[in-house]
Amino acid sequence: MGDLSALDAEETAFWRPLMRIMTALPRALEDQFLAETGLTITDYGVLVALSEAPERLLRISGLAATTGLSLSRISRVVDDLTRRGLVEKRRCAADGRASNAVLTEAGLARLEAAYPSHLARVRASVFDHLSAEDIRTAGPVLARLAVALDATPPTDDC
Amino acid sequence: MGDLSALDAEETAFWRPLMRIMTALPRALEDQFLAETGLTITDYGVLVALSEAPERLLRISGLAATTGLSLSRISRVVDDLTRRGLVEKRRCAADGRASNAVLTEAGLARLEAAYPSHLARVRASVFDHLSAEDIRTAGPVLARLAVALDATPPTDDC
DNA sequence: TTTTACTGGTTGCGCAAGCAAGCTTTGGGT
DNA sequence: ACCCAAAGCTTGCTTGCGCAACCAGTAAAA
Repeated sequence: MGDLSALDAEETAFWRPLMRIMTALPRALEDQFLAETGLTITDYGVLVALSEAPERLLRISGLAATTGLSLSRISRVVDDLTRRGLVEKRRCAADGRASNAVLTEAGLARLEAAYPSHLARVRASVFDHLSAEDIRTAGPVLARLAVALDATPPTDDC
Repeated sequence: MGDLSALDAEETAFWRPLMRIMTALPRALEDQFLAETGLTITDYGVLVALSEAPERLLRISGLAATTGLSLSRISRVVDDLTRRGLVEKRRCAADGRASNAVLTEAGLARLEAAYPSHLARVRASVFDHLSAEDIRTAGPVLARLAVALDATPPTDDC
C-alpha cells in the first residue's frame, strides 16, 4: 500500500493546492459557461468526445470510459442530449444490448458555437495565471497522475 | 479576458489530465475513506481546518473561506458534525449574528483516528504514482493556480 | 434446446452541493 | 430614538452524481 509516513512539506504543498483546485475549478468553469451556452461542462465533454470519435459515434460505455463518468450518469446525460436533439441514440445492430450515441449536425453546431466560450473560461480560470514554463513542467506530472487514476479502480485495498 | 486562440498542444496536455483528475480523484478518495472512518472528505477538511485554527475555533464564514465551500454547505456540514458531537457551535458573544464552530475533544479524537486512513488514500491515489521531482516541480504551479482561483470569484466577465 | 452466466444499459434512490430568499442582529445615518 | 442598509448565517429547493438493483439481450454449458 506504499509508505504511510506523514506528508512532508513538499507533498503538502502539492496536495493542498490540488484539493483546492478540485473544489474551486469546477465552479469557476461551470456557471458562466452554462449561462452562455446552455451546456454543462459534462454535456460539453460528451459532445467533444463524440466529435473526436470516428463517425462521431461511440458506445455508451465508451463514452463513460473516455469522459471518466459513471455509466449511470452517462446514460442520463445522453438521454437528455438526445431529447434536446444534440445526439442520437442507435441500438447497435451487431449486439442488441449495446447502444451507440451519435453526434447530430445540431450537436456539432452547438459544440462549435460553445467552443469560444469554453476557451475563454479555461483561459481566464487557468492559463492566464500560468507561464508557458509552468504548463510545460506540470503537464506531464498531471498526465501521469491522470493515467494512474484511470488505472487504479480495480480494488487496491486489503 | 486574455487570449482567445485555441489551446496549443502543451496546453491541451495540461488541461485534459487536469479535467480527468478533477473527476476521478474525488471518487478515488471518497468511498473507502468514508467506509473506513465514517467521515466525508468534506467533513475531514472541516475538522482539519478547525484543528489548525487558534483555540480550534473558527467563524462559520471563516470555515467556508478556508475550505473553499459555500456558506450554505458549511452551515449544514457544521450542523451535522454538531449533531454527531464532533464540533460545537457557539453564538459569538461580541456579535450576535455570528457563530463559531469549535472542535470538540471527540472531534479531535475522530480526526486523529481518521488520519492514517486519509494518508493511505492520498498516498495510494496520488503520491505513489509521482516522483519527488514531479512533486517539487508541479507543486508551485498548482499553488499558483489555486491562489488564482481563490482570487478570481469577483466577476471577471463582460 | 434449454438453462445459466455474463454483459450492456437503465432506473430508483440517496447524498453532496449551490443558489436564492429568508431571518436576525448590527451599525450607521437622520 | 428610529429607520435602513448591510453582515452573518439558515432553509427551501433544484441539480449533478454515483451505487445498487434491475431488465434485456448474448453466449456458453449441459
